[in-house]
Amino acid sequence: MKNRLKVLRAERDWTQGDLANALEVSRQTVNAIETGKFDPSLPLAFKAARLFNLKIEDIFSDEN
Amino acid sequence: MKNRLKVLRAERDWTQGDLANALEVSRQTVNAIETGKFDPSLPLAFKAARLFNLKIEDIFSDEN
DNA sequence: ACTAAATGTAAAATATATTTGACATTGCAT
DNA sequence: ATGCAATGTCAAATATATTTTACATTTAGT
Repeated sequence: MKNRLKVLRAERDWTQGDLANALEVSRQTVNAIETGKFDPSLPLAFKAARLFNLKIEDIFSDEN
Repeated sequence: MKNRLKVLRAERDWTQGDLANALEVSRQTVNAIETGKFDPSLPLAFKAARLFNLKIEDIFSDEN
């Protein structure tokens, strides 16, 4: 699962901690998702989409 | 998390087992998701969206 | 009413996501 | 070169999703 979180953060000048805060998850969770260690849950993906005013598919993409 | 799986199945005259097959998960997983027992993983949501040619948000919706 | 298929449900086992706390590394400003 | 913030990472604990097996209930056809 690829994702554009790092870019979306950069556009807003947010740290991983800032994003974690906005998503109400731990900084490690944001880091692990950004670095591809695991996929976010669907609720978390929804939360991110709402936060950035984007569709889930515009943030995350299934390879394959 | 609400979802339209039951309707999408009905439109195609698919059983829960048929859908489970198409999604490569167990019938119980489909049942549990349809009846709101838990949320699908993000990869599974992607798979369903691909299967029905819909956006994830057109199948699943976060209440709140 | 009988039968078979579809659906709902439950418990135990496994897999995956998330948290917390902690520490190492990188990058940048001074 | 030092110091500090941001990032990467790890291990243990907890939460949640998924599988398997099994059985009960509902639905539809005959």
